[in-house]
Amino acid sequence: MNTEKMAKVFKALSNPNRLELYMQIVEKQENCYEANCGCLIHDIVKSLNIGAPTISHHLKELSNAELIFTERKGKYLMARVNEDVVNEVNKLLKLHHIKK
Amino acid sequence: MNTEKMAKVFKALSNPNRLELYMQIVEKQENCYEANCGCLIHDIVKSLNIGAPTISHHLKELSNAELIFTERKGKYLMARVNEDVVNEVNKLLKLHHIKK
DNA sequence: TAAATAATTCGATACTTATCGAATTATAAA
DNA sequence: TTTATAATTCGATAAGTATCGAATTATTTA
Repeated sequence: MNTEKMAKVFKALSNPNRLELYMQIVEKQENCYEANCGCLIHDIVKSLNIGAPTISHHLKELSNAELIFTERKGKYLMARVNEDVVNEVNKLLKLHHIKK
Repeated sequence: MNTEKMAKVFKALSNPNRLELYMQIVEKQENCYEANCGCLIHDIVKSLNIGAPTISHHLKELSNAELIFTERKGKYLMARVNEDVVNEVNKLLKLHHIKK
């Protein structure tokens, strides 16, 4: 992944509310052990104190950065983390000279 | 580290030129095996095609996010990575349910 | 001390964006 | 088919910011 694209990923995580949204999607997904398990956006909306239009906007930003996938499940929207991108970010940020 | 602060870190990495700057600081530091080794900013300025005022601005952003420390060495400015913060970012981004 | 180099500060500009309310669309429930 | 709920789109606004050139400060070198 090139610098330009990586910067987009970081930008997607650079707003506190959007980061919180992303982390809740991660958390919901981690606490679920079924295959293809995702996170229903509606459950999150209530816990963040920003309006639905803003949530929608933030979700699009996360999608554009390819940090998440979204899929409509009837009345609801489901989000899943794009694990490949997260792993790439981790790789880039890792400091190699540190022995931990 | 709370969400607010973490978002500031991501914001600091969200501009392509600033990310490139940060990565060069990391790289210089990783290729040096002396203790307290850092990176001379002047060497980087030439390789990025943005002006000195902008570099100065970006360095301050990285410092404010505590991603780097800077120290004046006579005529030059030296930068070092704040390893603690980078490690915290890595911890937050890690996906725990993935067995790799 | 005078000239040169590295970096910062300042002021301005063009661009982006987080957020909202209102209106609209999509789907489900009555 | 009407009503209710979830989500999106639209238009507007306020705030932030990347970048520059010019001027300034800090430090070294001649």
